[in-house]
Amino acid sequence: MSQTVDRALSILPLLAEGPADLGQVADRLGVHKSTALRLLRTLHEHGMVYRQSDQRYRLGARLFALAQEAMENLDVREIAHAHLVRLNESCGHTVHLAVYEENEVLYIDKVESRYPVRMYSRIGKPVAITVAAVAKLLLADLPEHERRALAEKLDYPMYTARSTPSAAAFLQELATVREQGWATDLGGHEESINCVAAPIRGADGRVVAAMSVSAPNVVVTADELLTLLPLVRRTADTISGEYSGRTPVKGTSA
Amino acid sequence: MSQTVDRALSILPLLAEGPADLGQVADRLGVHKSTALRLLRTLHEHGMVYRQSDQRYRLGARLFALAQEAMENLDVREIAHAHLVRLNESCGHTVHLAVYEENEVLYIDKVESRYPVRMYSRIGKPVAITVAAVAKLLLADLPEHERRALAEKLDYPMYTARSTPSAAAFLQELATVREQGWATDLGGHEESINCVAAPIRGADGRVVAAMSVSAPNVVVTADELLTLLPLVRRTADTISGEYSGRTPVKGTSA
DNA sequence: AGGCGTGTTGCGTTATGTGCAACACCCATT
DNA sequence: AATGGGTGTTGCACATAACGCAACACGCCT
Repeated sequence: MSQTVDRALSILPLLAEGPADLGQVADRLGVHKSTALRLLRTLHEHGMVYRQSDQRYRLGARLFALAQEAMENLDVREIAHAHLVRLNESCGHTVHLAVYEENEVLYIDKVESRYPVRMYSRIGKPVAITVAAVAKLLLADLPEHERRALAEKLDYPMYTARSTPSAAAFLQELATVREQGWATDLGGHEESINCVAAPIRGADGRVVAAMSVSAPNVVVTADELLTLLPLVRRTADTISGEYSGRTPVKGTSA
Repeated sequence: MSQTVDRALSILPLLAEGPADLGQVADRLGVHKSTALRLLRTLHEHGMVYRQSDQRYRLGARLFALAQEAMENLDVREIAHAHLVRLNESCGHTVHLAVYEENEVLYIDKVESRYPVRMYSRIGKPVAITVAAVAKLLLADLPEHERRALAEKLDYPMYTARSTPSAAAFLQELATVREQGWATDLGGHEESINCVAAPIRGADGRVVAAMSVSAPNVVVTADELLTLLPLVRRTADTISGEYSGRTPVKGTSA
């Protein structure tokens, strides 16, 4: 829509791959060096881009700060956090909170396992959408057509033998999940890791977030993990209640 | 420099404060609604901005992903992490890793205290630059003129009675820190919290990051915390060694 | 010294972004 | 139902503001 902004923003993912100098940026954008320079300068002024000592450009600090601030303003997160911590204290495993946004599912909070073996995941990181338990819950609640369209568009990487293999299988799984009101991922992302998840709903019943408990086989078996399901669901319901009870909108004045 | 990009980027911090609708954005930018709309659309296409169900705009998922990716590409962080965890395991307190960038100091990694009382801080959040122990180390290593210029430009908020009160006092403190090769913050940010910190250096001796151990008075006294100094310094030195041995690129100046 | 590879600047051209005004829409209110 | 104020959206004529160029400045290597 806006060519200049479009180009400027295209620089960011490019720099996310690693530092680059002016020439490289200009080339990959397909513009003149002088143009790239002006764009980079503007990005720099806003702190989105940083110039390291060797003159190459990196993503800048403001980016972190922005992501940070945005995250803290998510009200589901704020409400849920204390409950996630409590759940972690009572079961000891890693607890995640995730939301759906624009064809992606991403973690917005995480409480680390107390066991030495930890899962790799990071707040802000997009989730393996076709297999994660939280993703299933979030997608299962999408309107029919949107869900179907998305399912067709996705890739179905076989992380393990138990990964969801196809759109058809995925839609089937989503139907089950929607009906039962909870979801699992039993070794579908990493062979030895299992998760159980439950949905958090807003006042209108729509799923606004999902939470999960994850643990590796070496700590508890899948069956043992499933015994936590009632606790997870109860926690999710508590959060739902608190979330929908509260004033849904925040202050609009500035 | 580039007006359009400048305006577009100005939208982001604005949205970081909370969701806003088209009119609000246009007003605060001082542009016509149609202009704001085009900018927002471009931001949207790049996933930097998300349109929630009530039509208001929020910061988008790509922003998190970018911040995430950028963070993971910081090689100091990658190298340091395991050591930070180990230090945390041996002393139990909160461990931070911070870098300096463009007049700001920010945390890029954190390992939580094992004690129930935890500090408030977050990865990506800018640090209280005039009092934090890690900030002192990072600023102490700046070239003379830059350090002086920055010190003059800063505010010196009195978080507590022990906060650094003025540029002069700050520069004095930085001189001490530079000489001794480590730093503390004894209740300068929050009355009851103390920190000890040590620098991480690149191959050329320049300080590239700083790490600290923090604990509240209720857990250990300042004196007890100081007994950890040798351990902290040793850890920092180990990281320095690994960092400068490894990366063949970077820091070829001087 | 020379030459190459950077990043940087000023400038004329025109594509590009702009504000306007009219339109479409939703929802409260009467 | 009809009205009216509040949104977000579109098309267009105009001139601003972004573009590429070509020349320059600087550091680095031979």
